[in-house]
Amino acid sequence: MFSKACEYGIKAAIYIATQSYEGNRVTPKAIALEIDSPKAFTAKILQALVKHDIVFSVKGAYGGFEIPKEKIGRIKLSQIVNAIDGDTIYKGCGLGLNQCNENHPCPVHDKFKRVREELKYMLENTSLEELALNIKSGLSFLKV
Amino acid sequence: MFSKACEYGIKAAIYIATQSYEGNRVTPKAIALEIDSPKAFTAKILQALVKHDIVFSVKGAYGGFEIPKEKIGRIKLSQIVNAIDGDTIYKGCGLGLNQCNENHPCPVHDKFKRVREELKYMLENTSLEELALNIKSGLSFLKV
DNA sequence: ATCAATTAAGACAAAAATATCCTAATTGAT
DNA sequence: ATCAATTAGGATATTTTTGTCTTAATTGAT
Repeated sequence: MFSKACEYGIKAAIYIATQSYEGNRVTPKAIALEIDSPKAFTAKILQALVKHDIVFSVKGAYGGFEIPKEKIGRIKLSQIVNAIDGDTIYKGCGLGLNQCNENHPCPVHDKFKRVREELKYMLENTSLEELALNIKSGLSFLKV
Repeated sequence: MFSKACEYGIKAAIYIATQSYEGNRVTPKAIALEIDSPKAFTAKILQALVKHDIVFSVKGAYGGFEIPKEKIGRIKLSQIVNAIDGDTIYKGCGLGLNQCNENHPCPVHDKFKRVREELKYMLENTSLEELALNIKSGLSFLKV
């Protein structure tokens, strides 16, 4: 469904959020450990999230990644997915046609419509906040 | 969502079905032309569909690929996707956890549930027949 | 001012997905 | 029996994704 990069990006953002609530910055090393991902690759993905103003970085000693508390509630899953995988997941044609719409639909256009809309709605209405709070309270898990 | 291989596989199966209704066998060359896909790669994917008894091949002169008319109605999209991409699309965890279920859910487990079930239902309840008939009647398109 | 810890960035490597090519085997028509 | 058309299968090539490594730049602490 999502690329590995996107999976790591989502999990990284969630972990950073949980730590930001505690006032802690985190390093790629800690993130990779916590979400069970390759460290250097994760660092690359963090750069993309920084470019898209989803996470914020502080260079130098005692630096690391963080998300200002007040922003966590306003960040939606869709923004993270968009920053890493783009919007093809809910905009592109299910069968890869360049042109696919009501007037010129691919064979599964109508069938896919509901699935895509469900996905789009879910991504646009799920906030980083709720995901992070569930992790903090042990209701969900970032690895294994 | 699907791999390129899977997209080609679905479109190829639909085209073969439309031709099988007319009693025609088709070659990879004709298929590739009709669905706008790389010929040799498409031929590879057809082999997978043959192995899974979804399409049938006849070697030699006047040979080609076909699907017995009476089978077209019983082939579901899910079988084609399964033959090529496997079942991770609606069985695997959205964030790639090895273990992800009600007792040990990933952060998006519940959110994804509906999307995955919608997708699963759609794939399992869409027959090759309806897709092929829509192509034949010009209601949907295999390329451009 | 120096040092150690850190992010940024780009080059490089490995693996997987996508795509091509060549040869062998099969088969209907002549 | 031969030929031409066709699928099967394996080797190879290309592209994309995933992953690693190295160096430069930044920065707080001392």
